[in-house]
Amino acid sequence: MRKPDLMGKDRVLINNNIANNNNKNNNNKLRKGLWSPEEDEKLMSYMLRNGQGCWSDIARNAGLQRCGKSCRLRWINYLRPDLKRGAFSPQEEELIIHLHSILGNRWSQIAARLPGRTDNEIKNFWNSTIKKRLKNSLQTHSPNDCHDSSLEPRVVVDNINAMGMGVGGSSGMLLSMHEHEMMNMYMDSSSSSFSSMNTMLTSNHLDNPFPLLDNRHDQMVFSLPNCMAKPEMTDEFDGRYGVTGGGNMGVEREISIPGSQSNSTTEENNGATQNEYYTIDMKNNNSKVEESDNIFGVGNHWQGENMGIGEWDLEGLLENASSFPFLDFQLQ
DNA sequence: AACGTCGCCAACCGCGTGTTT
DNA sequence: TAAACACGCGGTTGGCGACGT
Repeated sequence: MRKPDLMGKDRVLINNNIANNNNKNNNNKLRKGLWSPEEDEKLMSYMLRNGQGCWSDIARNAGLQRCGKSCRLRWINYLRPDLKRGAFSPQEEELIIHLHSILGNRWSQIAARLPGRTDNEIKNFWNSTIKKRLKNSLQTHSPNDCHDSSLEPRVVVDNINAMGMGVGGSSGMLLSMHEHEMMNMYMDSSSSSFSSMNTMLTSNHLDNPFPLLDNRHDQMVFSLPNCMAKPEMTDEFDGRYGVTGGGNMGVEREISIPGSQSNSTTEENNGATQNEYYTIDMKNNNSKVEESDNIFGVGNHWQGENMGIGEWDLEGLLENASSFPFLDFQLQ
């Protein structure tokens, strides 16, 4: 790709602060920019000889005028012997799409499940190739701004899990939504699926609001089973925040929370419309399950443990990735 | 041939978190 | 306990080659 720029003046950082911190005894010039073959060779041979350690020490001991951070990046993204070079296979591509639907932009976690691939590589691949491909795919099948729900494209989400919920759910659900909202959800590189979902579902879009969520206070609150069970969110939405029993379809729901009993209920509550809301703290990455009749009563009734998103049954889900239905864009 | 535009991707930056002093 | 340091992550930038005009 890019040829190393060996001597470009603008690529040599003279930064006394960094130099004072990282290179007290040596010179105070830290190179930036592309790595030369000589630098690669130095770092490679040092790493193979001594293994990983403190990166600033590595930078110094290997005789590199680089900061440790730069060395670490170069090693991880380029020099590591176990790296797989070359184009992504279709299988890898599918896996990336699938994992992204679960994990969002957590590239390092996605990379951890793709041997020989780096987070940077996957991130670049997603932002350039996959994103564009999905976009083209949707645009190809998109009628012009047609808001008749019977004519507009529908997106089949084979499983709630594919939407990053990490919750076992009914399969083959049909969600009717405008394509650009789906696009926002899956292609907003600046946000994870969660935040994209948040954006989409809290949108004040006049022609298709999804007022099922409350993202005030950096929280995302949603009634999973009810909103998801609705086959036609747009058409059936009753216009209020915190839709409750309206979506009662008797759908069994199961929320898997590590360290607690699996919570499986049905919507047959003798007429009661008590809902189980799932709350994600968008700022602190916390999630909880709460029961409330009033979705605005955020945080009133704690039912579940406070835990990070990463502590969901995500690992289990990912381990079973092979049985996971891929996100499937289909037209009907 | 010259110029402009676009896409890819290596590398940087800022921030959060964990560890050490 | 706080400060300093190291590491890792995700977002962003900018250079280069390819391609179009």
